[in-house]
Amino acid sequence: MNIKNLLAAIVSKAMTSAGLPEGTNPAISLSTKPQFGDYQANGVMGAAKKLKTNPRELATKVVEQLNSALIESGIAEKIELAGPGFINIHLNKAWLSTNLSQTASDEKLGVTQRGTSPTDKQQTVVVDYSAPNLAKEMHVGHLRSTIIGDAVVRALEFRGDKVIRQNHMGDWGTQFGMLLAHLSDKLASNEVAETALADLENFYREAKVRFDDEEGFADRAREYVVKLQGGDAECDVLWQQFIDISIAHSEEIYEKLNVTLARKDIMGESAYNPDLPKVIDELMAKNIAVEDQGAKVVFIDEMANKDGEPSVFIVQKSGGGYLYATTDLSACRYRSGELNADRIIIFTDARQALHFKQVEIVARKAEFLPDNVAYDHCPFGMMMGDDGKPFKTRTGGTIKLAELLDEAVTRATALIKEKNPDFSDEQLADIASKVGIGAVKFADLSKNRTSDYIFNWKTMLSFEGATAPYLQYAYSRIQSIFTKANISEDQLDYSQLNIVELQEKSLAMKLLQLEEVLDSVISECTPNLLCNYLYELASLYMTFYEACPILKDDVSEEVKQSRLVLCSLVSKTLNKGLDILGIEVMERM
RNA sequence: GGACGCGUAGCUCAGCUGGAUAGAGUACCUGGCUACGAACCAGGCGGUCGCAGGUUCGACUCCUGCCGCGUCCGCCA
Repeated sequence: MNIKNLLAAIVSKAMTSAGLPEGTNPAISLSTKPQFGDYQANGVMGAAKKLKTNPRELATKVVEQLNSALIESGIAEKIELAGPGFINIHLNKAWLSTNLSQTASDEKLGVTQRGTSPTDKQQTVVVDYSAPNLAKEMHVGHLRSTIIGDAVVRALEFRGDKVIRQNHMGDWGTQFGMLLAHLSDKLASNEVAETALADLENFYREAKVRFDDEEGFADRAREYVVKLQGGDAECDVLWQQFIDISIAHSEEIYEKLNVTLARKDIMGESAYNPDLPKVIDELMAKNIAVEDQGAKVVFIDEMANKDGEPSVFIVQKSGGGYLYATTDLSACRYRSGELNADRIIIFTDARQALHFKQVEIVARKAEFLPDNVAYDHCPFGMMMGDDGKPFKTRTGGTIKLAELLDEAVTRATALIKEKNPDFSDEQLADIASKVGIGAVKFADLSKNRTSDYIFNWKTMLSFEGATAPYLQYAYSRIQSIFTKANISEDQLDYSQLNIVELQEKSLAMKLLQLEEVLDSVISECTPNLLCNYLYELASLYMTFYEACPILKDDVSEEVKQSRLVLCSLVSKTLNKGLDILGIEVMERM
C-alpha cells in the first residue's frame, strides 16, 4: 500500500482527462497543515504555468474529474480547491479502516513485494559497506558505514530485492609488511598469535615504532610486502593468521551492533589481486589508460578544469604496483559481470567522493559497468568532537568502537537500574544492551547530512526525546496493555477497526505510509527518513494513548477492540521498522 | 589555484521533484502521576533559513556572485 502512488495515478488520470498533456507530474505530497487535508496535489499550478493558462480554472476541471474517481470510490471524503490551485484531499476514514485491516493481517505490513508486478521488478543490489581496515581495530569512523549500510540492506530485503552484501575489507597493502614482520618475530619467541594480536591497536603501534626506529626492520618489512605479493607460502600462512584474528575482532563488533554481516560477505581487497593485471591490460588495450611518467594513468577529460587539463587517475604505479583505484575498478567488473548487479551501492566517507566519481567514469568507458547498472556512491561526513575537530580521545588517539559501545551499555545499565530496580541481573544485561546499542545506532542513523557531524556523548547516550529508547518505550507500553488486558495480539479480529477520533486518524495515516518511507530510504539510501517516520509514529501513538482510553471502564467493547487493533499495528510497525534499523525491542524495560 | 560538500532556534538536527503561517528534539518556563508504564503528555519561549542579486503567481529549496568552515586534487586507502 502506497497512498501517494495511488493518488498520483488517480490525479494523473484526472489531469489528462481535464486536458493536460500526458505525463504531467501531479506532485502529490503530504499536506503541510491539517486544514489542508491529508494529501495535496500541487501539480496543476506548474502545468498551468507551462500552458500559460489560469491555474484555478484548470484546477477546477481536475477537481471535477476527481470527484468521481476519489469520492465515489470511497477513497476520499472531501476534495477542496485552495489558493492559486492547490488540491487538498481529505481521506475517508472508512477507507483507511479497511486498508489498515488488510495491512494488519499481512506479514509484510502491507508493503508490496518487488517482483510481484511487471512494473516493480526485483533487482539484484550489491551493497558494499563497513569495510574495516584489518590492520587495525575498528574505530568510531567505521560506525556510519557499517550501520547505515546494514539498514539499507535490510530495507531492500524487506521490500523484496535480492541483496548481495560485500564487505570490502582492507586486508592488503604495504602496511601488512611491517605487521607480518613483527608477527613473525613474536611467533619466533613462542608467543601465540591470538595473544599477540589480542590488542590490534597496540600491535600496530609496536610495529610502527620498530619500523620507524629499529635498524633493519623497515627493510625486512618491505621484503615481506614483496613476499606477500609474490605469493610466498610461509608468508601467506602468517598473513592468513593475522587476517583471521582481525576478522574475529570485527565479528565481535558486528555481533554487539546487531549487524547482519557474516564471513560469507567478506570480499576483501586481496580477493581482486589476480584480476588486477587483467584490468590494466584491458584499459591499455582499449586505449583508455596510457603510460605517463612511468605510471599508467587515465586522463579524464570529463572532469577537466577550466584550462582544459584533464583529471588524472593513476591505475598502476611506476614500480608496477597496483592501487585502490585498480581494486575498485576490478570490483566494478566483478559486481556487474559475475554478481549480475542491477545496482551497486557503496558506503564510504565523503573524502572518497572524487575517487569514486573517477572510478565510475573509467569503469563505464571500459565497459566494466554497463549503462543499465546503477552505481551509487553514498558518502557521509566524519564524526567530529565538540571542538569541531575529528573525534579523538583526550590523548589524540582514535576511539575504539568496542569501547564506545561498552560505554553506551554501561550508561544504559545505570539508567534502567534507576528506573526499574526489579529486574534480575540477566534481564538487566539484556535490556541494557538493547537500549544502549540502540541509542548509539539511532543517534547516528537519524542524521543524513553528508557533511561532518558533532559527536556528543551526552546527546548520543541521552535516553530522552527523539531517541531509540523513546521508540522502545512506546513498544513496551503497548505490550504492557496487552498483558494487562490479558489478550494476545493474534486473538484480535482485525476487521474490528473503526477510525473515529482525530488522533486515531492521524495514527492510521501514518501507519499506511510505511511503504512510501521505505521506498525513499531505498532509492536515496537515507535511513534517517525511517528514523523520522518511526519517531513520528511513536509520538502520534503517545498522543493517541493520552487522548483515547483503551481499557478504561467506560470504553465500549467495540471501541476497545478497534483501539487494540491500532495498538497492535503500531507495535508491529515499530518492531519491524526498528528491526530494519538493526535496533531491538523488548516486552519490558 | 581547481573540484566537491556544508552554513536553518542558545545547542543537536529535519525540511521530499520549488508550494500555503520554516519544523522536531534539547535547554529554559508553566501545567499534568492514589498511573491503560511520567524514559511520557499538554502548552509557552526561541528564526533576517551565511550575505547580495536573479528566475516566478510563489524560493530554505533552482541560477549567479561574494563571505565563512571542511574535504579532496599523479604514484596511501
